[in-house]
Amino acid sequence: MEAVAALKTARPVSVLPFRARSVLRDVSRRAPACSTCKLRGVCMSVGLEADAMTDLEEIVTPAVRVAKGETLYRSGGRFTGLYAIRLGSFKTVLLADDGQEQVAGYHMPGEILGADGIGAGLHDSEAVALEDSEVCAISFDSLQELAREQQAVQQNLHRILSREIVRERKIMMMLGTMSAEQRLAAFLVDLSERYRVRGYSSSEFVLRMTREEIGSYLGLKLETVSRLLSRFQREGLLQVQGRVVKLLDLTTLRQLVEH
Amino acid sequence: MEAVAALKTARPVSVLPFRARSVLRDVSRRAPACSTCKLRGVCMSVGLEADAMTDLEEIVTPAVRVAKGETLYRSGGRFTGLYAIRLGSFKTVLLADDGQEQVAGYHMPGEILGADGIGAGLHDSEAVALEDSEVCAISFDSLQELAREQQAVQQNLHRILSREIVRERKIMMMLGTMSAEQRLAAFLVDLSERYRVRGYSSSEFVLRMTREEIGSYLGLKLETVSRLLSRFQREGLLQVQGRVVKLLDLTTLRQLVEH
DNA sequence: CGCCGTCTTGACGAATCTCAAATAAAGTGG
DNA sequence: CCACTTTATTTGAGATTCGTCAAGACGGCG
Repeated sequence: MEAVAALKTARPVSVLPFRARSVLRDVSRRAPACSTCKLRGVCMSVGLEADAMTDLEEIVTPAVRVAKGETLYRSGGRFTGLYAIRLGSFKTVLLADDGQEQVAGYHMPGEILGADGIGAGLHDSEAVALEDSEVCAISFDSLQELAREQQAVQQNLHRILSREIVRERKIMMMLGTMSAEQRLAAFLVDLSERYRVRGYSSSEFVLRMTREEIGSYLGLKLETVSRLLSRFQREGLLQVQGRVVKLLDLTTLRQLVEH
Repeated sequence: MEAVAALKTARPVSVLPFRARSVLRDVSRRAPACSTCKLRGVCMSVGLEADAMTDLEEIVTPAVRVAKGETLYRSGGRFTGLYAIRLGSFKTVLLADDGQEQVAGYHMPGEILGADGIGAGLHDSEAVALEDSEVCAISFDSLQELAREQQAVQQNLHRILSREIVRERKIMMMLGTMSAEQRLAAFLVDLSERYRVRGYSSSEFVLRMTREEIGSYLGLKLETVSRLLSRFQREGLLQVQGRVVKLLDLTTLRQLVEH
């Protein structure tokens, strides 16, 4: 199954840098500025003064389209900059030497992808669009330059990197200490909360990942995920219809997580 | 057991900020500069020109002592800066709302602690010395200021934050996809490698953590860790004598990790 | 020397995985 | 738009891994 998924998006390695660059060059039809972006409360531009905002806009390639299934960057590919999700959603996937895969995260508008590449200059994960999406690309060299001039930009960058560290720690905690039931509950509660913050329904949403991808993220097999969803439904905690989920008892789900 | 460990280091919450600050103020008996530090190849000072090095030295409080069992910072405590380990070792521990603990990492000289606090201004983990140790404290406000002036410092900071992200992803991968056997092998190989890089023996070293702490880090129970160590010994992969470990067959251990 | 925390080992049980088969949903070419 | 193929999901039965409980050994420290 993993193998098949890999085939679908596989390209010769030598072509990767080209592809990456071609995405960045993709001409933006519209020029939506950060200052008018709905996501400026969540994104890199939080709390910037007008002049810093203008500077930021200058180094951002706005609204690059990424089709469902397309890869924004690949494991081992050269790091050039960060990507702010403008629309849609992505998964980030880790690849072990032996080909083993693990979903490291599921990402929504306003979130920043690609920070894993800063340290080594190479990405150590890949980001795949789970639906037709749009990102803003931010050249990292330019961003570092701007961060030296604009303190607010510097702070936002540090905040973003630090929050990624904290986010991953929560996942570590989940994988290290929780039962399958708790992990799935935590996953659903987390999604619910993140949809709520973004102004979407916190009780009804579409899972963009397969059961297998959810399982990979939670350190479980797809059968376990499926069984648990069925059980949660039987217990009246939620309703599932394929990928459409309706959370009926968020309180109990939250309690499950707290053990 | 967790409860007992907690008691040993417990202090009233109100005292925490004071304690944290008192550690920072601890007068340094010697004034060992970054430029002469043996760790300058691993630490914040990597690749700095002479002038940047001098600037960095000015904002670092060098060689603060932390006794075994002491806490460098606590979960929920105010974030003031980063700490570079100069000597000794630390564990970082995550605390869930329900009191559940999980060891997030085991840290050696040259590594930087505390980055989890940048985003929220509060630490979300605690760092405890596993033996008598020394750290250099770096005020984050000053560091940000310096990063705006010295590009090399800025890059080092970003590199450190990004590497922490990558480090945690490896742990996620371990917890999400590996068997108990693989996790322990990976743990030992990782330690071995990190000792090697620092000029210590890569085949013989002392575990500073209890079996329970190792288990917590690996998402396993202490009995499982103990059993696996015994089995590895029986199979001739290593020798264990309490906390002293001698790796006899690093090749096979590495193969175990690769599945 | 004796205590306490740590570690080892065994027996048993529960949670989760594996394998397998049936069903449902999604994608594809005519 | 339909028939067909592929992929995703559900569910069951049995196997396996790891956790739980319990008892005893070890080892450092007062």
